Amino acid sequence: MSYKLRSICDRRTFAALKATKFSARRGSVRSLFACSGEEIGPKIAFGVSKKVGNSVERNRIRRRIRAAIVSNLDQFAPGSYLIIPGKGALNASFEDLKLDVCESMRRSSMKALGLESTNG
RNA sequence: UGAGUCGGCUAGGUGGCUGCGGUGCUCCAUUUAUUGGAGGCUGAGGAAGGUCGGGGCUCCAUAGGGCAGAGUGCUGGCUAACGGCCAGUCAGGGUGACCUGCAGGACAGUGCCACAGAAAGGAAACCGCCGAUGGCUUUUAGCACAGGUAAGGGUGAAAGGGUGCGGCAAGAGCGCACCAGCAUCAAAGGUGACUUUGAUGGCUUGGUAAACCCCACUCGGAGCAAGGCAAAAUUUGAGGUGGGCUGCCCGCCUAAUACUUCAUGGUAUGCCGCUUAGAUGGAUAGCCACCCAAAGAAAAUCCACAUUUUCUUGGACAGAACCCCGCCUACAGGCCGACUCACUUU
RNA sequence: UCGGGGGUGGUGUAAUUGGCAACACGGCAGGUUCUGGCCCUGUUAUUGAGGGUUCGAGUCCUUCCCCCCGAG
Repeated sequence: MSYKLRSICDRRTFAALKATKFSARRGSVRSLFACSGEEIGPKIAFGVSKKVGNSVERNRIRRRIRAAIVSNLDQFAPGSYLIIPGKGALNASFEDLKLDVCESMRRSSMKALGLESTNG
């Protein structure tokens, strides 16, 4: 493993994620992407609403998604990701959840990178 | 055997692979005081929850006393403190084990008691009863006028003790007996709330204080986003470098522009507060296998119950956030102990 | 971490000091009409949930659930 997965702890990055247009959805998982060009690898944050469940269920969803991301970390482009799971993420099987998370993250980052390449 | 009551305990376990937080521990590397890696150690609950009560801790306020406001409210003890706990008293519920109770004061005062009912509080005559006494008439009687009357009817959640005998025109604690209840006094038991017994008294003025209130006791306010330390940018102030008066120094003037030092203040941000779990976008996990609980289906023994085998599903409530003591609320299943009632057998 | 307000038919609001849960717009059914509208009649509620005080709770007390607002 070349480097560790980091979480976002910067207010400015969250503001950028709030304003971003690069979002994608697959299954019950939605992900947002923002990129300032300074990131070495992917950084993540979670937005788990209280409507999803109580604190035990919310924690469980977050842990499973984190495990899914860690298991194939090399796929993702460097940048900041905000992952917003829905209610289905709790009872989905681990393979399905992994697919949903990775696909949605990959697609949101591809949108951004594709846009940058057409511009410049 | 069945149905219950009370108290206590537990809150799945083992292994493998891949990972995470903390670390005043050890080693290595890097920079010189930080970062990274490896190892060791360690890493959620009985309620961590709700944030209802109290305390520690921190800052602010504070001569002393009172008013106002808020809270508590049977007795004794425990506690740092509490609206908590333990034991008891009383009241209510249950056949019983046992359970429940914000359980002071309604002769200090004020308010309210809808509808119904005559009357809802120091009473009252609607129906009824009587009409002794007085009155009238057709005078051993009648009228029901004055008036007497709370026994009976009816209303209501509630109608100012109950039963019986006497008494009376009819009645009435009007008189008496017993019972209930109140007040005072005395004795006995108890630390006390209170209980028991006896005597005396007048025959005895509802309910509501989770209505205002009275009485007794308690209470300064805010909360870890408390609070403290360091400290960009910006602000303000004081200098230095600069330009001019002169060739130089001192001195004076200038500051439109630029650089820079110190102080000011304490924002962004970081750290401390902070913990034998100690995060700060929040770690304590993900996946797999087996075992023990549990549920469902099928087959066999089989009237059924029950037992065995196989397969499938698959773990109650719920996640620390400064720390304690309580309360309240949520909770599948299992285990242990004490006790009660009913039935059966001996 | 604190403080304040609220929950009433399907929707929006009332209900004085505890005393018959009211109004409007809807929905449904019926009537009127050749048909529809207007109109008329009826119906549509365990006052967020549980427990208590009281003769009697939308109202008073208490424990939960949900929503909204404010302060740092």
